[in-house]
Amino acid sequence: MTDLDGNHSVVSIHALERFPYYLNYLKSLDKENIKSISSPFIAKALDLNEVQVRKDLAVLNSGGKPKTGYVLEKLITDLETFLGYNNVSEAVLVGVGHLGKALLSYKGFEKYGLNIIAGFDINEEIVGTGVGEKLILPLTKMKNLCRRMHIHIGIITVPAENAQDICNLLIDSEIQAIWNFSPVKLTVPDNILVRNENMAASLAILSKHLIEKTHRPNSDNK
Amino acid sequence: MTDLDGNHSVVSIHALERFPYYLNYLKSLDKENIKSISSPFIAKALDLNEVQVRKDLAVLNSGGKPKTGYVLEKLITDLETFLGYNNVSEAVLVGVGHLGKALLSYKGFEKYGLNIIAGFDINEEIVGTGVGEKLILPLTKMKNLCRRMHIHIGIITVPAENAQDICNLLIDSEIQAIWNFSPVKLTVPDNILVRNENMAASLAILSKHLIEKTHRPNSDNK
DNA sequence: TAGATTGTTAATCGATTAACAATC
DNA sequence: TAGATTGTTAATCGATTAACAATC
Repeated sequence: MTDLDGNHSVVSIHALERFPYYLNYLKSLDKENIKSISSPFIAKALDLNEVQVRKDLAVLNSGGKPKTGYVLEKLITDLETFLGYNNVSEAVLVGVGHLGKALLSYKGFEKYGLNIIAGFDINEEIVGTGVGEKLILPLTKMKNLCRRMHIHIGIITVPAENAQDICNLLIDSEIQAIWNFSPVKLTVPDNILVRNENMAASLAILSKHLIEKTHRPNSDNK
Repeated sequence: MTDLDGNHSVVSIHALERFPYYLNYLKSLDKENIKSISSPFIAKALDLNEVQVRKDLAVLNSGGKPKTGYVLEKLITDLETFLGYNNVSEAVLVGVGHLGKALLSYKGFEKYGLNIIAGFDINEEIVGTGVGEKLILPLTKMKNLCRRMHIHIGIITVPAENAQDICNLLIDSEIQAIWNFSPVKLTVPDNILVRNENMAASLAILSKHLIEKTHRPNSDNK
């Protein structure tokens, strides 16, 4: 996997993965009119180590104070800025099957700063139709559109067999980051970031848990 | 997060996450009529360390041989068995919004051994209708149905505010594993496994990458 | 002030990788 | 046999956690 920024990024991927949980939790506190919060409190709520929380939050420079903790509102703003939710990024999606359609019509991405501007597919029967408010365009138009509109994110929801080809096409379209929903290890140049949404792994982990539970019944009932 | 099986599971989550990539790659080789494969070869293709590959595959007891490597077909079968793709697990999904609808209609889960049998929602307007071939039922019927049918997996696609309540309801319905698509750290008993599909984190990571690229242009162009 | 809390340095833990003997 | 490859033990690396001085 490509490193986040080559060298001096101080935030690990693991830390970055925790940030949305912090943000979501802090927002829920904000609704209850709480003004400040301490790291042990956050740690307790999210089942983390309090030092880890402080270390994570330290990168935001939100300046916690001994005795009182962090100012909730500042922490929320800083997290949103840091995570880039304030910048809107535009993306294209390739592969308008069931999953592709789902992501195209999902409104939830907007609040995280992602705007999918169109879907692309080779299937001529669906080209020209729309999903939600998003248009489905032929794959042949992708390169031109991405370059012209300076789109930087590509979402891959094609079958495994075609994933690498589509990936290459996206890179040729000057995409800089790829969100990959296929269970394929993509080969990309160093400067392209790939984030794998490994649903197959998730299912495997769930399934494994159930198998082990069935085979060794009651072994972990307290 | 709940440990996979409490104590003597030898496979780490990280290793488990790599398995779907092995499986997918090996299947692509199988199509090309290749009969056996070595760990250095797999490592090269998936950009991993060869020792890591051997260590991962060792848990399958597929018995690689010096000089020739592993028998491809056996490796594939063993991986599928290990990952539980041969067991079909049944699941219910709660929260039939855009994302929920998408997952309900997605056919891709079947080949990973997951069968979503129905969707549940509180919105009376959509209750009674269907998505794909899946029925949408009122939340009030969930507990009874899950218990009667011995459903073991619950998928959460409700908004963050409701995620914990739904989680509690699922546990009360005797669900044993939860696939959580909300950006919420769920609180569950030790024997319940939660797998978070952290889309918010993925977006944050993509976004962060783009921001850093913009701010320090050409710093990582080779 | 006394005590809670931060931020940082050092120790620990777990996972990855290197080294190597065994073996086909 | 010679060489490629496995499987395992030891070293390294990175992330988490514990210990603690600084501070409000």
